[in-house]
Amino acid sequence: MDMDKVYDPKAVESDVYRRWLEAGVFHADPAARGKTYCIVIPPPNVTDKLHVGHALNNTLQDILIRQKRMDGHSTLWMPGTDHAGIATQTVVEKRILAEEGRRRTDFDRQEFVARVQQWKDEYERQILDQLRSMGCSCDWDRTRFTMDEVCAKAVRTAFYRLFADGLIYRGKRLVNWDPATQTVLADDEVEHETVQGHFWYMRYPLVEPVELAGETIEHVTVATTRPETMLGDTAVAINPNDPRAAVLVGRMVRLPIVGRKIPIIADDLVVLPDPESADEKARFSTGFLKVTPAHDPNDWEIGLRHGLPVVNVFAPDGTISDRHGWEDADAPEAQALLGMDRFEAREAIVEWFRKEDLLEDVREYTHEVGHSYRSHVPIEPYLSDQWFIAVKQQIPSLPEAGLIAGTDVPANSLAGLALAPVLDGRVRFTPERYAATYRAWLENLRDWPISRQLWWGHRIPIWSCDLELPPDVAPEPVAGHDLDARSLAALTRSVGGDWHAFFEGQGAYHLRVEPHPEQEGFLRAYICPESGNTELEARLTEHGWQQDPDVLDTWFSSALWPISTMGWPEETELLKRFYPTSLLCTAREIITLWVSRMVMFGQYFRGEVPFADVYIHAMIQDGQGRKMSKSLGNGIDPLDIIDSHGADAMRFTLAQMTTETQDVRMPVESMTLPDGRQANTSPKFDIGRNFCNKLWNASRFALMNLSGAPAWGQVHPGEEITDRWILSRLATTVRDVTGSLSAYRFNEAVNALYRTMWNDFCDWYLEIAKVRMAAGEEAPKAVLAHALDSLLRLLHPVVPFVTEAIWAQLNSVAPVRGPGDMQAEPVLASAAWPRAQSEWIDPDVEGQIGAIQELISGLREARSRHNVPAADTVRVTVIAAGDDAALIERTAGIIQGLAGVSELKIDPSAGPSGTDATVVAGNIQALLHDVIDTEAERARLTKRMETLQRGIRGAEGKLGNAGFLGNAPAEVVEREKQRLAEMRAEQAAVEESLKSLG
RNA sequence: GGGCGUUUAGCUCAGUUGGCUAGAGCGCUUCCCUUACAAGGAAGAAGUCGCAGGUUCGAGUCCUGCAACGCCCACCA
Repeated sequence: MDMDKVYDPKAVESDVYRRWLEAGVFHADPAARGKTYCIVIPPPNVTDKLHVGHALNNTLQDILIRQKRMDGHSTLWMPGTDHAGIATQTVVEKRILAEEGRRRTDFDRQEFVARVQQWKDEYERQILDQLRSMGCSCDWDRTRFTMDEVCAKAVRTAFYRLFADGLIYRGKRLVNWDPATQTVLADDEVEHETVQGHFWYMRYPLVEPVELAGETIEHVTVATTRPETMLGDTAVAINPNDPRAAVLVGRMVRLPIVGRKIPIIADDLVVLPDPESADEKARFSTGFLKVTPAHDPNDWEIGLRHGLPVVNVFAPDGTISDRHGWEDADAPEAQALLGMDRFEAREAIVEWFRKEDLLEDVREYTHEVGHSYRSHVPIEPYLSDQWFIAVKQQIPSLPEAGLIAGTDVPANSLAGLALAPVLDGRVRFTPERYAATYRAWLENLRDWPISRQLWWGHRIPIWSCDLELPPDVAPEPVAGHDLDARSLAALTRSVGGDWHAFFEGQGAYHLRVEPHPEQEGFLRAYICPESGNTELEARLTEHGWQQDPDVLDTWFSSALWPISTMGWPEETELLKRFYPTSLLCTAREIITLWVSRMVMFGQYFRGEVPFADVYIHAMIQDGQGRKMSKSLGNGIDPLDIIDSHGADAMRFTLAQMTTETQDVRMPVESMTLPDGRQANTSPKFDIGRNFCNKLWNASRFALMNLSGAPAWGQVHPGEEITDRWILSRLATTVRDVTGSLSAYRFNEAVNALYRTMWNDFCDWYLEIAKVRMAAGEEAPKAVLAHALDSLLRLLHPVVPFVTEAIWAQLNSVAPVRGPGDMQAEPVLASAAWPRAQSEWIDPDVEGQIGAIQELISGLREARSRHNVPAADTVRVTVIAAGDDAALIERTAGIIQGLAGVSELKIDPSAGPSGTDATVVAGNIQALLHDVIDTEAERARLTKRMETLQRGIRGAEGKLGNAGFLGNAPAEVVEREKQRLAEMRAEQAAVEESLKSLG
């Protein structure tokens, strides 16, 4: 045996990991028989290295994978990384700007993408190394990246199918526009932040004054939080139930600054003013709403209902512009605003109204404003052409199935495909409450905008071409074609010949021809080839077709992750064997963004849910409950913890913290690393480190006593009571840990392991073994070897490195050990998970040893209280008869050894004398003779007496209560009776002791 | 505005269908470098379980209300 006194993770981790790789234990073989267990990793973003949240996420996955692997499953843990479109492009742009002073637009597209690729290569390598350092048992041979060739093919195929099914469309919509990164964001990518803002009350003059209730009205007053959008106003709306509506609707208002004449219209969306209302909007409302269809989602709806013109006054970067749909910006006041940033323009416009005496009021207003989750600037609702996925549209290739009960979601829509499995239990969330989040989101889902104005990502596989309408062909249907005769003629012209022949032999494609969104007299054709075909693409380009410049939303490829990593659309062995996967383990922030979309796509493309279970783990916060972040400097780098404490220590602590709450706190402190660097850590990791060290040393001790002679032989609970006890405890632990893990109760499993290893095995069994051996007994080798063997197996999923290292030592000392005479497996990672030996579980023995433990603790406590020096021994008389006496007799040596007792007498009729301390442990009482400190003893006994009297009164009250006797379960009543009896007996003993003290 | 979570010892947290004389680790106090481990051992102190009501023989646990903190969702009049 060769083990240092202190466990040194650095000395074993890399070596152990290499042994696992050499043994190939992580590699999944689709041909292997038996049950399967599969987890697909939530691919970390290549934006940055992993933080402690990733460490938690991957630790939990590894624990489950390792346990199932040992439990005889054919396991696959699929690793990989995510290109994280907008996030990665943003960090790379930032870095290039900081380091080289160049912007993205200073590069051509290819050149820029190459730079992002470099970043990706660097961080992908780091991330995968980090996962290995943590001990993750991924199948590295199958490592994927969301933009690698395999995934790209899946993306192309998926897009093609959605497009062919008519689920992808081009639409003009108000989208969430991020003016800083200049791209559209999905609803989920918008973060709502509370902003201290204002309501500005602005007067819009009527073109002609109006008589209203005997007064002459010259203007209407609108209230807005966004004065700058007034440049795009195309109406003022009033609620039809407003008493002023009858007179005002149909009148015209002259829009200040611009001079545009706009109508007053009636729409019930407008909130009626009411200063007393509980509704904040009613209190702030003037009853008049400025309508800006281009810059507000509500107004867009109103605009659609009333056929209002749409005037967009912003450039994509959020500055005021007359080049994106604003045609009447001729007034000098309007011209002066051009080029201003939106917030600058806000100030300028408010100032203008103030000067013109049109600003009626300004009031403070706190409200939620959407911000970009990337750039953190306020989102601009912005009108643009984007690609969308229709999520509530019925899918033509699926049978009509009606609406999902209680929703407006068609069962055969994408949203329906995602929603149904959670309702019917095919997908189960742990903790269950997250199913509600998931459901609510899908039930209110709007179409998914999937185009992003970025360069880093999967480019949208659509080529388009503007086609001039042929003057002499009517749009008549053509037999056997989706397209009409006019579209066909236009297409034929665009490719300079028969378009049919043009595509001949080019594989599947889908073509769509629509009226041109902007130009009269033109059509626009979109074509989506099934998969990459550079020849076809080149020919299209030759004929003036252009590939869409945008890329797909990152979540599009993420949604395919469970199938793309397994080689879909090919019908691979991997897919057949491991899909659907067993579990998805992730944080709650991406339940909607990611989990729901994987279910959606898994169902749609594969006809099956991607996973049966979804486990949502807690988010780690710092000691003050704040998110860990770079800007706060409160983040913890897993590699630093591995450096200072070891990977196992980190894993142990993280798993022990994992309860079903939504947040866990981790106090952050500074530490100095071995190499002198300062880094963040948490005192929590000491728990894990201490645990590993304890295990290491307990193993050292066991191995010392095992070496030199064979340990083999059938292990079975023999005569020796403490051997039987530890075997019973171990069997119980096997059962409990297996159960806890299968219910994802990580902290319960880890705590059970902790108690068994530290308290049962170290504090009691090993200490008892020392006493037994000191008394000349031979080391209980078979039991010792078996106990260590079981502990290592049980602990391996949580602390794989240290257990594997000890396993090798155990194998060299005791290669054959029970149960059975089997040669132990060479690698623990692929050894068998222990079976719970339920016949070894022995409540009687556990109760007896429990009583002995209680007695020993009592004796120690009395010694300590009476300041008996540690080296001194004491004389003890145990007052016990019958079974108790027999038990004491059997374990006398142990009691003497562990409590420092030189003489142990058993006398059922002994009573305390003035120099005795009394110890009570359940039914058993003991006297510690010749203790001097009578005052301390009297104080303690008096205090104890009070506690007992309170307890007895309580128990008597319960037992004297007919309701309790009548309603409580018999066993509870019985337990109460027993307790009362014990307390009374102790009370008598204490009384007698007090008397003897005089 | 809607929803969810949390509130238990100085700190971080357990406490699964109500039966609790409320637990653990850290920290604190005392003693011990006992030949596995001082990253250790033995022992101890420490809690009207956020507040107010209710249900029940019995409430940390269930119900109602309130408060504080945090998170998620929601189209910025």
